[in-house]
Amino acid sequence: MTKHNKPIPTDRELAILGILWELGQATVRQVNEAMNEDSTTGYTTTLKLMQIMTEKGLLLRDDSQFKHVYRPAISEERTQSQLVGELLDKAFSGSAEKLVMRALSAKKVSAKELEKIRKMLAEYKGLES
Amino acid sequence: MTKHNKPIPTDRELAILGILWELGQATVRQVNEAMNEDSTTGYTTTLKLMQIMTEKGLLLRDDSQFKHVYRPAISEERTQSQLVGELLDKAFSGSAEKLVMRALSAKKVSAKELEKIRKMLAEYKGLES
DNA sequence: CTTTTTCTACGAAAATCTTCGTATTTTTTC
DNA sequence: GAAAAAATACGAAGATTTTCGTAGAAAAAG
Repeated sequence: MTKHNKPIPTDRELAILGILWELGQATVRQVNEAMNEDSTTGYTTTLKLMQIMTEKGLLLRDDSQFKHVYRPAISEERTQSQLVGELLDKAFSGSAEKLVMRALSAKKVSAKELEKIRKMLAEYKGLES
Repeated sequence: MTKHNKPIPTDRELAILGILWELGQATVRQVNEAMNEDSTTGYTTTLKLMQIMTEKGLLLRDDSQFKHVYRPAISEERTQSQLVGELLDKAFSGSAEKLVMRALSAKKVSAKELEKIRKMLAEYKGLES
């Protein structure tokens, strides 16, 4: 057994994962450049993080070439669910209803998006309880 | 001017705030005992955290008595909105719709709660798109 | 080839968050 | 009152996360 259960990513790790979910796969250079559109992160900083993430099992690395190519080892969906679940516990006593309310007020949700949410909810089948 | 833009609380700070939001106000002892229903935290650890939180402007302290009495300086609602907003940015590219979806799947939402959410959404007025 | 650039490996500093030990003061108990 | 118990103040250790500098290997440029 190597290292087992994949931890929830930290903030910086999440930033990297976001880029990789979008690109599918990328080199450190590509990730670093995408990161630097917002803030400024040193190349070796990004490299180190991605190495650590690979060790943790958050990324997969193809090192058959000199420039290693990385891709996500965890899905965006699952990660989002984990993060929401965590937030639900930490700050909402598990109440999804409150969280939904806050989500709408935290961000100014457009009427159009609101309609999509309503539709999605209408179709959503509650888990057979 | 002292310091005062109130930062988003850290995880442990959030645990303390949760207790204080519930109790309204409390001494360090009371908070520490409430914390220890779940995990185990040393008394001075809780004390120190609450002192720091007071400095940060997250708590208010009445120290007119020997046993200081603390209460929240920030509202649960506002904090929840901040946290959701943060998560929206970090992991959902700002899409409230996706977050709502994940909130439903992360937690097994009962049919009853689902109904409440639908109702709440039906009444919610979105902004002009 | 030789030089320069690009990349990975690695260790460790820096920053943040969490925990706790010790000293001191105040209150309570006997 | 004196001893014991309970509270605050403070500094610093631990743990985790983030950042970066340096060294050496591989590739690209000249």
